[in-house]
Amino acid sequence: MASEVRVQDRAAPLAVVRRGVHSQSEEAYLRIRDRILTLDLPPGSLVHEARLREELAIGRTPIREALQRLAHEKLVRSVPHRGTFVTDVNITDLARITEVRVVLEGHAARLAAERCTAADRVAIRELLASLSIGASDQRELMRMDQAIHRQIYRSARNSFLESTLERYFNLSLRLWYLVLDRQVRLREAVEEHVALLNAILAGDGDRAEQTMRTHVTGFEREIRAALVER
Amino acid sequence: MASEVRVQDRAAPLAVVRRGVHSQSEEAYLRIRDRILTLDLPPGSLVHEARLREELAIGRTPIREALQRLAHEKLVRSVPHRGTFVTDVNITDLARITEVRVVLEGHAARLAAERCTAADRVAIRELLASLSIGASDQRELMRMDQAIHRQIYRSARNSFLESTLERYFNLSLRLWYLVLDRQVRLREAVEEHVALLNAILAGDGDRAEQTMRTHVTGFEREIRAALVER
DNA sequence: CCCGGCGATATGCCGGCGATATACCGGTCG
DNA sequence: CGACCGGTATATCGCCGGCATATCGCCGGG
Repeated sequence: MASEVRVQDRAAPLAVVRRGVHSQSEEAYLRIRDRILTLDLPPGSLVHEARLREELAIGRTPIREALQRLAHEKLVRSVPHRGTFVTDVNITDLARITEVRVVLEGHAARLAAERCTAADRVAIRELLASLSIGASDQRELMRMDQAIHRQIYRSARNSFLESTLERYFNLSLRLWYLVLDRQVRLREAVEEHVALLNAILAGDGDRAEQTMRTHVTGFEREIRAALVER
Repeated sequence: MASEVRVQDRAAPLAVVRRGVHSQSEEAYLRIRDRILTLDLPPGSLVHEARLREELAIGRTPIREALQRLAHEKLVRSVPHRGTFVTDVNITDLARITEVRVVLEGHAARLAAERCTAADRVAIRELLASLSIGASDQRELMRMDQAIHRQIYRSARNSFLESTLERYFNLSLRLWYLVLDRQVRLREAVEEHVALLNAILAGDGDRAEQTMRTHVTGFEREIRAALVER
């Protein structure tokens, strides 16, 4: 153990050493994506590349790459020589996204139930513990929901499925932010989460899948109701 | 009509002006993707950016963008300052990909059965007609299979599902190319196609989904068998 | 035999150039 | 007088090639 070099010393040219290394493209992608999801960049708005460039204090290339990535994820739409716009939202897209999510999340829940390891079980029990405390506000609830779904994606042990679901989840997340002010009923959602996680812990794939499908479908119903009343 | 400038003169620096306009990025993406799928760039091999640059006679940016896109689709893996490699294939990935495809393609088939329009029906009948002729060689069969699946994606009337399935189909396509020399049994596949399309034409969602699931599962079994015997 | 420095290579990022599509605006015709 | 039309101005994009940097492989020295 002669070459004891602490990684923190040699890396970190600047300040941020969050978890792992972030290329500027990745950083730009995450930050712009967050702005879109949280509606800081509202649907339909023009994404001003030059403005982002000075706000994020980086060059054009990383931003270009981030926008392209977002375009492939259907979060922005790039019109040649017109500009890049945040994708608009509508009931139809909500339905289309949910259509896929119901099937995919359901299958992920089933796989998670069938495959989850001891480590997964520990993480899931922790999630259940946090759930029993209850969420103070809606944003806290969103974080919980996000953590639960991500855990299930991981437990499904399928990296393809995981990354696909991650993208669809983000699309849904934006819709949730859209109706954040409306107090959508979410007590049920919490209970569904508990039932869902318990089904996974019990290794009951059928029940996990069914519960997840109900959960996602119910989510759509709530969002849709809040959307149409706007 | 004073400014009569023929478009062919100013555009078309090279030769290919296929259908529609291709940006160089798109062109690079399609060509590199094709090379990967057809194993012209074999799994695990290093993707030499400079070589591609001179072979495609374009700059670095389009190639970079194409490679990033391929990386997000898990067709290449980019290791910082090491190089970009074509993603390796293994039985596990085949299983993981199929796992998602079974569910997604099945659902797409169901949706297609429920939603297909008159225009779709015409296209599907044409596909059935081509099928009755029969495929001469295996590559012809691949093209048929591809056309059928794409038609179903379109008929499902869900652009999100369509683009997701497109990506998974390409991942599977490469696996097919991998075992192309092995004469996998495919008579069944053709019959399945016929049954599948007929179920869709009949508007029988349940049967369409079930047939598609069988089809995709059977596909995996054949590929797997050919893969392990290598 | 092991270690440390050096060259080679590929990447991430940058800023600029030419091209292009839109918007605006003044002139002209109905 | 109003509407249309052609030309110009502008903003944005696609693409380019270069620079700085990080990593690996090699080779000579200890």
